Amino acid sequence: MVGQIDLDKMTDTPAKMTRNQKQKRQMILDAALDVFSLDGFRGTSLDQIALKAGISKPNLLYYFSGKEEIHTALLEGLLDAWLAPLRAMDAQGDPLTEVLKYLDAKMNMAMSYPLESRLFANEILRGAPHLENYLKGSLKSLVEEKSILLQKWMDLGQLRQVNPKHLFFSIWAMTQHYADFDVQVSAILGEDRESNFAQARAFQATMISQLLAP
Amino acid sequence: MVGQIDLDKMTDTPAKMTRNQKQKRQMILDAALDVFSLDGFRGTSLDQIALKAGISKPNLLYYFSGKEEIHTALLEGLLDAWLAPLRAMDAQGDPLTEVLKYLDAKMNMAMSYPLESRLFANEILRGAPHLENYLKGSLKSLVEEKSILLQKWMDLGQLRQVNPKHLFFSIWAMTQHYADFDVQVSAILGEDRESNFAQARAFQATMISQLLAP
DNA sequence: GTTAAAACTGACCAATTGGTAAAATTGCGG
DNA sequence: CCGCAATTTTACCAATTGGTCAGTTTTAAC
Repeated sequence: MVGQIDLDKMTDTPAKMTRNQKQKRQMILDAALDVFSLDGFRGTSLDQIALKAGISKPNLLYYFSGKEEIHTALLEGLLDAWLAPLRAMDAQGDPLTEVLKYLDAKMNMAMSYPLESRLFANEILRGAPHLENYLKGSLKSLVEEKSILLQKWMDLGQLRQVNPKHLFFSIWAMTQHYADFDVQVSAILGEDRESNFAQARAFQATMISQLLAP
Repeated sequence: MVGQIDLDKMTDTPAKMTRNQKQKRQMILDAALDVFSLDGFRGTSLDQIALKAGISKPNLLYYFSGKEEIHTALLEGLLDAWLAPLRAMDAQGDPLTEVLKYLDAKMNMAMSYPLESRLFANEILRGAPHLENYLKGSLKSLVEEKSILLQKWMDLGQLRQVNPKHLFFSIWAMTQHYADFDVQVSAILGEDRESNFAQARAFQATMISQLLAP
């Protein structure tokens, strides 16, 4: 996964973690992602995670202090990756192209990291207690920064005037829908995921282009 | 709530339910909605629901046979309402107007029924075991029917050619985002929900109009 | 007023849950 | 090989969970 968890940052002890510890922790996190992305924080038990990871529950608790730490480790491991595509939006680039590149990057993520997307969605649905700082901190300030950029482009007549923040919400909503609501999309379109994503990309690119071309 | 649960359909006994029973069941369902919409099926306990409803757990179980019945009753109570706006799309109407009316109706629902939207989202995230028939049944066939209608309008040159199903997904995604991800939207825009929705409506109407006007 | 039905409750049950502690096992360095 | 550290496991704990049951209270019907 992009934004592979930097495990060094997550240990409380001054000791450096061994390679085995890193691997074991990652293995636990992978198992945890499977479960948290389905049933959310409260609906996930440590036994479920341990079973999926193929280790005992106390063994799992040897590497993580508890359920909270596992969950927040997962979330923290993805936040930078989530913000990276928006950060990459380049003030020197062609405006429409930059927005379409962002859209494309978000679709790449939805396609490649559906579980992470659902983990995030589950956390938002429960009111985001573990994401409070992120939402009001780095996400908010980055959205503000890029909204100003978009507004500048619009003021220069390089993009049609729209509300930049709502543009971002619509991009997030549309792209993550294919990850989060995959069972709905598949039920309606069938299970050829590649084809579904390809169609979605084409549709969305048209939509954004029609909206923003001046 | 639109689509107020028809309680008569949900009793196993041949006996007609009294007015008090109807009220009590509704009260339980209201409490349950609060909890299920936050923590999903597995993350919700009967004790939580009972506490919120202000009754004992066995009393709650006097009216419903168990957790499953409460959850499915809630979901079933909203499915018709969820489909109604799409059903209302009128083949005799002006195409763009009909699509915009649908968009408007979906935003009305997102604004008025955020908990129901989150209940639905939670169920989808866990793979929708309680929505399987709905997704592959009435939803799928209605989407098929209305996609054919949209395609006909497009073939007549009354709307721009786009993929109708992906248009529906984008409308669902964008509108429900304001309900499902409300904590994110509020963190970024502030907590004036009416204003946020008003801006969103304007933005989306522009987006859909730009996309579909031939 | 009496009786039966409906509604409600406290106590209880087996299983599950997040976790702890001690014992056992494995790995590593000298 | 030995001693110690790291890792894993078994056993256990108090609390929670979805539910059951019997007793009590309230309501409805006559």
